[in-house]
Amino acid sequence: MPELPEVETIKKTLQHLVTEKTIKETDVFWGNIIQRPKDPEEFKMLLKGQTIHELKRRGKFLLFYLDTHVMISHLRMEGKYGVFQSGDEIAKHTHVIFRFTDGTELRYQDVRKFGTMHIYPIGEEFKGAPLDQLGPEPFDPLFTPDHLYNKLKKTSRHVKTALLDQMIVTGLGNIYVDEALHRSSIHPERKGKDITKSDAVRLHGEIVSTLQEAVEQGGTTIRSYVNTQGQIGMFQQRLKVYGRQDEACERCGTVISKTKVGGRGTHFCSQCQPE
DNA sequence: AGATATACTCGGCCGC
DNA sequence: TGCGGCCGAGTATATC
Repeated sequence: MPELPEVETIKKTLQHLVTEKTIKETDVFWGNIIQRPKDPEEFKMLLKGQTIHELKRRGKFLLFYLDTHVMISHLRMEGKYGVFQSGDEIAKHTHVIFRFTDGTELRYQDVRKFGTMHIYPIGEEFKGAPLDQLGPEPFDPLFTPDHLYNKLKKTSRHVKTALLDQMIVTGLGNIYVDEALHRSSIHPERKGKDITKSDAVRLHGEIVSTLQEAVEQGGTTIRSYVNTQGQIGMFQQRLKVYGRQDEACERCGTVISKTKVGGRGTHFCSQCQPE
């Protein structure tokens, strides 16, 4: 499930492969992925003849800047991009193909079909869904310990649930939330309003450093996630709790627990992260 | 009315 | 082999 570090890795890899390519035609095999404009035919028309100039990332969203419009893509759980030659065999679960004038193609593959694509005119991309409600980027100066503390103290939700709320800070998903809470020694089910100022300071620092490290490592490989060059993220081996239920905590030796918090699988150390 | 909870999208995978 | 239930990101909708 691509979170901020995975999307950042995909952006860095993909931008070298598609920048300055011109879209000749777009094929959409599963229309529900196209959210704006609603009609996939209109979506295809908007892209026709446009050249990709720049890729950006906002939270977990990938943004393709074209001549006059922006295509905003969310990979959700298992979305993947790959660049192919037009004659290459089309892999299973390929739902959208952007065919370039040079004979290469950018293909979007997504087993779960959960991914989304939106198109906005450049300049309007932050005025509507899905980007208009997002909170600060973790690496933005706006994301401060005070910002985090002030948001958390207003909610009775579990701290883990609050951190997954993209309006508080954007880019965290299930993996990095569990890791950042473990590094901060905070139990995922503590209530937002019970997080002290010093907890918030520590948590803020660990969120930033966990994501920073993960970006440097090229993300985490989970199940079938592979970046567009077929490489594997290296953060996997640095995970301390995610997917390590029933193993010993590296810090204290206690067996890592797996429970559910807010309906999400949650990994933590009951010794290092007391209630 | 704002905060919180639930429904919804989907197919691979698990257990029976 | 067949089938119901589970999983999950983020938005839309329902409920408190």
